[in-house]
Amino acid sequence: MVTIRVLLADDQALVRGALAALLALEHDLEVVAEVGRGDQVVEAARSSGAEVCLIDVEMPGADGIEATRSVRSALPEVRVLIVTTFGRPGYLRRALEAGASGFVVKDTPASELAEAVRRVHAGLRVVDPVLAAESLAEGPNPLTERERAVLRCAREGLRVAEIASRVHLSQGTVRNYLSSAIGKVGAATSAQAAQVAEERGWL
Amino acid sequence: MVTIRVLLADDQALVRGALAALLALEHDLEVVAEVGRGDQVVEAARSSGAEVCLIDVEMPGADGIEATRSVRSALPEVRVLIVTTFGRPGYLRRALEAGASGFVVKDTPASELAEAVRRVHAGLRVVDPVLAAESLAEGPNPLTERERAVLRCAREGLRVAEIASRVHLSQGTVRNYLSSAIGKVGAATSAQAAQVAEERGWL
DNA sequence: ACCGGCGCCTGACAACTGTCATGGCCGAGC
DNA sequence: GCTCGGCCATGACAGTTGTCAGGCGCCGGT
Repeated sequence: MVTIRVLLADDQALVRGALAALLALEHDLEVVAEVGRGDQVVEAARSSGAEVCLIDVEMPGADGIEATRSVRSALPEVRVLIVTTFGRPGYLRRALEAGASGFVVKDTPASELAEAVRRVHAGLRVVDPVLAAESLAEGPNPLTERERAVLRCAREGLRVAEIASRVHLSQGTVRNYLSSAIGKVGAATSAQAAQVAEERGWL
Repeated sequence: MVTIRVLLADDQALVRGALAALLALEHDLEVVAEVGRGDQVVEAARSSGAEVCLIDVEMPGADGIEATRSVRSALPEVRVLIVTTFGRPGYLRRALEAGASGFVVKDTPASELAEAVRRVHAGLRVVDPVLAAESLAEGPNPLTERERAVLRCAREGLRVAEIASRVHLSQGTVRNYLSSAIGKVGAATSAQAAQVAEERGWL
């Protein structure tokens, strides 16, 4: 019997180990590598000969989306299955654009994970149907690059003056971008706009 | 050989299942119950006869701290081991006050989890040493109940007027509490104060 | 060459926020 | 009883935000 070679990327060692234990219960899966940083995925995938990479979105080094892009460009025959805590529609969209074959949220039943890995390995797509619907309903990210930049700053609680100096724009311009972002996400303040944008995966 | 009966509480099914698989590798541990909500812990612990409860802090229904308190008061002989994603010093403090016997963050190595369960079962305390040091260095939560209430609202991006109506205070009073909270955490805006307080586990 | 759109900026205004000083009310401790 | 400390409130002030109406320069298309 041919086993599927799996790489695990998650920054939480406990979760990583636990997922490894879970997958090890399946006779046709073999965890051949584990990493805790996004920027170690490609190298580990290459040296271990992984066929499927299970990647968490939230990771230090490079986030799961970037890691996916790197894997797909360096090792096109390797499939990527994103596993994430947050079912943010924007993440799904970006993950698929980056070349992921599947997207699973962490509150799907454990029993389905192995099956998802098999499907992805077989060249199929695996996407959480609820999330797919939300993603469609919500439409694409309406924010421009600049709006996202100022919102990322606003999320940290920075004030306009600080944002302006960080992104090298005038205060007035920053306020204009914030204002238009507030309008687009339907918020009342920039802090709230940053929150909404974040939870939609638009940041 | 006597096995230790373990209950698992985590809202993410995948993580829960994975932890179960991990613990099942140990001959002396047996996962006798799994729940996904904080308010189901006591009942499940009682009916399954669990001896150690492994509880995540972030959960719907009742958070891990509340769940711990409930377990300790309903079933005093049951030990609680908190497992959490976020190593927030304030969480540690509150968990111990609520009666937890141990506190482990999710990026500890998987191999240590089983050992932590055994220690807790034996009546020992298990505490992440790094976190314990941080907790001591930071001191106790300096915020009053009211300050925490307004900060919890501010964290959602609400404006003073909205916070005032939600907590049934005048706008001026809300601003006073926000101002004093801003001073205590060393922030510049209420949004930032809310963030800092949250990441310290003070909210 | 002209036009429209876009990115960046300005200036002005009303609204909101953060700070401070102050005062009334109440329960705890001497 | 008196004072002290919390809690809640008010009013006033300077500073910051959110909004709007523009202006300038730079492309890409016609």
